Amino acid sequence: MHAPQSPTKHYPDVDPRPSFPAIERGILARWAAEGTFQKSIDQRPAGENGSNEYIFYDGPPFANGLPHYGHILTGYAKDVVPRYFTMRGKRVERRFGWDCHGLPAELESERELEISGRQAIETYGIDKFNDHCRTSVLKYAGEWERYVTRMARWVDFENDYKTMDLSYMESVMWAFKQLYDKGLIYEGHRVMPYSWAAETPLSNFETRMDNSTRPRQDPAVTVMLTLAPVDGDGGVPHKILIWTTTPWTLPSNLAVAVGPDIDYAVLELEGVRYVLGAATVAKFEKELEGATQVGTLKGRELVGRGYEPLFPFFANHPNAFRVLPAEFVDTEDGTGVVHMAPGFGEDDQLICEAHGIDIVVPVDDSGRFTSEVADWQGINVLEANKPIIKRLKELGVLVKHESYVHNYPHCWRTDEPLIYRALSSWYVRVTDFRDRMVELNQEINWIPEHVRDGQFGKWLEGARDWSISRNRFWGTPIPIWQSDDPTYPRIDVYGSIAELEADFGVEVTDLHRPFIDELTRPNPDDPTGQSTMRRVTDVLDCWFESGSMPFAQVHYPFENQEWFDHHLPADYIVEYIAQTRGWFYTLMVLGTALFDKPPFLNCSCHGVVLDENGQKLSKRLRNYPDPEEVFETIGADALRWFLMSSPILRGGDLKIDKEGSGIGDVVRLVINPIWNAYYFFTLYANVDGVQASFRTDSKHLLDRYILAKTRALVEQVTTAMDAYDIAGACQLVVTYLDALTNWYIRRSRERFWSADASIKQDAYDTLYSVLVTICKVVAPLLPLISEEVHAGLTGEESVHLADWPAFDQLPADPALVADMDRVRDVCSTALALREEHGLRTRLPLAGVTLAGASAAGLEALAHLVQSEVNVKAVQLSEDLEAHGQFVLSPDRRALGPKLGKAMKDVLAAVRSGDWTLQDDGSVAVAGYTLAPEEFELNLKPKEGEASQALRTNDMVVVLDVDVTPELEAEGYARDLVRKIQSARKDADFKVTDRIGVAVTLPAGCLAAIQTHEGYIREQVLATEFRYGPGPEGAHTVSDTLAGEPVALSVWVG
RNA sequence: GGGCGUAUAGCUCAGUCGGCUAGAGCGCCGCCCUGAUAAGGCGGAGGUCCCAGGUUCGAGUCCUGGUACGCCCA
Repeated sequence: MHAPQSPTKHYPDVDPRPSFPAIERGILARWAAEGTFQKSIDQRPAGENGSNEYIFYDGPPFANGLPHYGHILTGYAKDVVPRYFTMRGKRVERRFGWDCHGLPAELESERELEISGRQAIETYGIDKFNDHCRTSVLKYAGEWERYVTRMARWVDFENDYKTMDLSYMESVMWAFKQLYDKGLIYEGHRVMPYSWAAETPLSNFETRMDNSTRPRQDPAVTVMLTLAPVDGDGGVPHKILIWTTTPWTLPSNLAVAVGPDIDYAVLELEGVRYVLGAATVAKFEKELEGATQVGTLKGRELVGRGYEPLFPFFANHPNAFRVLPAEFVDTEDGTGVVHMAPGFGEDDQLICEAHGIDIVVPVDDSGRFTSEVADWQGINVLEANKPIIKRLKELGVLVKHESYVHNYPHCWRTDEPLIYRALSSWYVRVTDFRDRMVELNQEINWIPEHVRDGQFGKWLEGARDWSISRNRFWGTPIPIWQSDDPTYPRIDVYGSIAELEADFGVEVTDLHRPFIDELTRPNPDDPTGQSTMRRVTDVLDCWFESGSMPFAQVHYPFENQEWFDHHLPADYIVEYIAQTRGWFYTLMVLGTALFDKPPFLNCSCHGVVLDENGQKLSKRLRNYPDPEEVFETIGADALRWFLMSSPILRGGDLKIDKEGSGIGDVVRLVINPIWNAYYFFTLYANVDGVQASFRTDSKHLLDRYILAKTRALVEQVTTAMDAYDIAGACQLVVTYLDALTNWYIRRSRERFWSADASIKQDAYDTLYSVLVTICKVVAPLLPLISEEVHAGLTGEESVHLADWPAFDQLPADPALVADMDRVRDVCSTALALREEHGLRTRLPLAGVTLAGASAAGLEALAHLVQSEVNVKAVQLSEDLEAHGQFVLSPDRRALGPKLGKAMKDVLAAVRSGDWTLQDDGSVAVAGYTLAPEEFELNLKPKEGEASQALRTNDMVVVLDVDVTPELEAEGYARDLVRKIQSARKDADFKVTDRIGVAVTLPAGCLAAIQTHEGYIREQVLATEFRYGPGPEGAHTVSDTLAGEPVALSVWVG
């Protein structure tokens, strides 16, 4: 190294141990000030009809709380992919979206307003209630923006979309009308958990709240029905036994169901035959005492038989009172024959519907029998159980009456037991275009792939009609107006504000309830003028709204028609795997029904973030590190890399520990190596006043190696990112960084302080070019750190405004890369031999021999082995047999199919060494001849030498372990150099300081050190070298050399 | 109960079309190296590839049946 001649610095002074969070905040501030995000979009043209756009849809989150790791994970993926495609030259617009409507918002408002239930809301006032929802729903929006911005996710918050916007809701209305006009909307009934006490249906979510499902004691009754006589009954009356824990549903019984493959016993007692599940007979030992079994029937043999209605209320109901087949029937509880009341059970409804039996619901909103069941009219159904059982007894049909304790859902508000009850609901006729969805799904690239035909594909195949109405307040109202007099029926469906204004003659500025409910008009089809058109009171399922996001976010078709034409489908969406039932599905339903297109082309489904024990993250348990704390202590890029490099984006789960140690490891293993390479470059470039330029034509072997290796990296990362394999891209970068820092830079170090300006410039230019390229490659994965390094190197505004590196600007040289990686393998092996023979690396050895067929090809790289292994000479030898013996290794993949069972004999002979190489290059073994392409000859090291084969088995490394006195002396010299360098560092000298050295040596080493004094002085930059004690004030340390004590002093000379 | 997924070193995970002695990173221990790197190199300990059958010359890999866990649905 030469002394710097008043150098000009071209690069910033880089802190070797910086605070990455502080760097990140600096970059974020600069982005905000310079509008870098917007520039990254603006500088990419959309192309003709959007041909150069990459379409990203942001799934709207519901902001009723702070973002958790799931959102953060999704957010990172939503940033990495658009950044990558932006660098690839695409225009990638990103708008943030908010899911505003729905039950979570209503429940939150109920809590805040301290009101509970539908009636309470109506009393409070729907207008005031919805006003509250409107303001509370975006309460956390600011926090969301803070998190999202801090994690370096680029997304447009100013131009966001909200599902409660007037324009958004109008587009949703339009979509509904489209479906209606296509005949895809109908009114039906749906059995739902229903709280009669709160007079409201509950969502599944609500039935699972807290401890609302808990044990309850109910009556369980077994009742017999009289089967209609058929031929083969022998004139004997047949009774079939059914069992239920809800006797109040028996008046609504319309059918019974049996399992087609279940065995049913026929028992006879006193001239009557009883039919029940064969496996359940024992339960009725007492009731059927004395009966004898006279036959067995399969369920399918009972199917189709009629029976007498138990009660007269619905005796003339069409298609009712028959035995139906149902797969879900079992013999666990009851009799193996299931009572069906389709108004009060979902299974019952499905089975009956399939057999043309309409439902009956003789129970009003408050859970009391209606006039249809006159005997108990006005009585709460649960209270009616007792009198009904009494009646069954009187009718002589009650076989058994027990009590039964089971887990039963309760209303979380009123604590009363729920009932299941059919309610009117509006449906999308998904079954009509289900097959088309299945077809379109095949055009979608799912990550991971199995989702396409697995979780999502199966769900599509089994799709049922979608119940889209909710008997609630805060949502997009269903735009259907009905006549309030069935005598003059009429239905109007509206698809725009203009249509509403035309018919109702008012200006519409809000589509929410209750304003829209006030729009009424006389029924035009009613000549009497008495009836009125009124809106059905339901609102839409909020999933209908989020599924409308592709068009509703731009108020299509009222605006942006041309834009929308080329913004469907999306190129990319990403959410967690459960959205196969949620957003992915509703996008698919609406995309298919409205546009006959798949709504997205690539879809990442990620897994779930868990704590270190595999438990769900829980706010209450606080079993995870606070994200904002991670941002500020470790860094947002580290967290990004931690999440993006894990298998979680391939659908797996990810455990995150409370201390965030996995995140800290990222800094150590990924960010530090990049940073240190940057630090190394700027440190010496500044010392030397060197300015590097982007050049990839250095002829130096190490330069060519790292340039070719970088090209391979760019190619491989491009392939991985194009396949949305983000974790794979991360892995490629890590492997590459090892070669960069621990081989290229380490082995190139001396060139950076070479006296030869052109050697030096080549090294600087190459390292610079490689680092600039790396910044671009990792820009999507470490957007903040890469920005800092890129800015320090190039002074350019942003790495995110740069193009993705073109690999053809880097030289390709796969042979060199392979040879170099082989040399690294040789060094590892040689160092292992040193270890094995107790020869420290600083002790030079006479030589190493590399014997192998391809040895000659390593000639140009031999000097690297020489310095890395610290030997005087490297011999390359093709004389394999001097150093090793051949081992036959047959190509099993090729020979297996050819030899079949004989493989075993051949392999046995190979193992015992029982084979011969023939003159024509083939091998004779166990009576077979192997052609040259059917085997390889590998090398095994010879006994008695310090030798070892490479892992590839085609080269043997032989180390000369003979230590001469000369070598030993040189070893001591190097030991001393090391100790002086250590002392320099301890004394905090600058790397360029010239120093004085004084040593007090053991007698045995003195001659050795004197011989090599020149070398030592050169290595440690010593202008003065004394034997004996150092001057006053020098930094002095005691150590040992050759096992003897040694004192050494250093001072700045 | 059904569907989908997962199961490989103490931990986190690779393992392609069935083919050679099952790998990597982290952690631990020892040695080495250090003119950027809280780094690096080498070695060691650590494996019933969840279990049982089957197909095959050959199975971590394919098939069948289980078990455990996760997610979704009932």
